[in-house]
Amino acid sequence: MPAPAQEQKFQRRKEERPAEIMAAGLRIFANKGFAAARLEEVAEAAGVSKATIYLYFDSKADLFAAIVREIATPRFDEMERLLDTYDGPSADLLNFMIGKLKEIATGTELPALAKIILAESSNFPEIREFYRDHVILRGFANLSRVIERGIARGEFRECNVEAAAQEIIFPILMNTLARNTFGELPFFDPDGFFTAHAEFVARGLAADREA
Amino acid sequence: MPAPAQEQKFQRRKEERPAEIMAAGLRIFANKGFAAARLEEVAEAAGVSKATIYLYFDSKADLFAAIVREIATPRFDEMERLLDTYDGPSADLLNFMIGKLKEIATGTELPALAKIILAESSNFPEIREFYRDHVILRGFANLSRVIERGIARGEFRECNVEAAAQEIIFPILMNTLARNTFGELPFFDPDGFFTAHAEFVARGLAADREA
DNA sequence: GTCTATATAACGATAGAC
DNA sequence: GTCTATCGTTATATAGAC
Repeated sequence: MPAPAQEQKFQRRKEERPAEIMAAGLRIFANKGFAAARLEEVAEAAGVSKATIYLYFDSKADLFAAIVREIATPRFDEMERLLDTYDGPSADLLNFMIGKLKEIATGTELPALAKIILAESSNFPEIREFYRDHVILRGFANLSRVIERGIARGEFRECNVEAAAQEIIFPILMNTLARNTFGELPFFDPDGFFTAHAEFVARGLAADREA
Repeated sequence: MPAPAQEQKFQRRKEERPAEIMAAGLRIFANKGFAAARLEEVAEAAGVSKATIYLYFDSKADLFAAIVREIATPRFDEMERLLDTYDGPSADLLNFMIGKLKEIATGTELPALAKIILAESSNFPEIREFYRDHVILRGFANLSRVIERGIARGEFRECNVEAAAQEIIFPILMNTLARNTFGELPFFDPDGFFTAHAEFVARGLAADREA
């Protein structure tokens, strides 16, 4: 007699697979880092076989890159859309950017992936290069645009634009990494920090008042 | 007859050993990270046996902690000596501190060790706790003292002191880590950056001029 | 029946154990 | 220093959709 109501061995779900694999990969990478994450485990968490991963991604590094892109791209797109259309005060634009960066820092796993880049990219140059081109450079390009816009409009002082961009993003990133590493020490309290950071940046960039 | 001018199989050099082992350990840790560094290799680089390491250090983590302490302690001592005695403008004191931090960031391996803490301390809580207590908290305590001093003297504005301390140190640390990770991208040029950073911090902290 | 998404199983490099 | 287990990767078999 035939096996009653047998389970299917697998289902074909071409559309959903990549997203499911990326979601599983994100969890595993964020928890274990790049080298220690096993594709077997990713496959299991995604409910597919290891080989299926290779149908959609060329390699482990390619999967990692796809995950980074998935998180970063829509946020940058949104930023750039605003940068292209906004025409109010640069200080407001900057505050919007900082809010967006806060959201990325506290609401996505991108900082965990950044940590992986810091920690392991010497062993895996491919992921470092991808991250540099698609996150670092693109992020800094956007910040630089805001700063240059403010300078051009006389709202911000003349300054080293590259350095100023670092002043905006580095405290946010490092505060996030610190909390991620040392736990929620009162010292690193994010709410107070982000408010103070916005104020600090605004003062650091403000044009001198004419006497 | 006595063996003529025999070479000694080993030499007792109780005084020098710890420093030599720490120097070797620093190189290996900085290159490979904590988990991947093998004490066998440290021993070889220091010209001693693995057992000798255990004569002077309780464990791998203890060796790591000793190295961190060796680098950090004299710098903090010097900072604190100045903080105890200086009585000029707080802006100058802050510039001195930033110069000192730049020196630590660019002239020591402490950033490489900080990277290890970020990357691996979830697997090795002992080294995280040591680093937190002897580097993070002590460093922030000193920065906070400078900021509070400036506020008390009316040179700096009232602000979130913890956040301000992060504004001072995080860009320095992160710029260093970024150069360490991505190589010497022109974007992260340290000379321009440190100059701009000092200016940025000074403006961010400056008391409002009374109208 | 054909096409292809998916699983199973094998391969080769490499790191870790003894 | 050798052996072995593990894991990224690839080749082949099979099952599901149309």
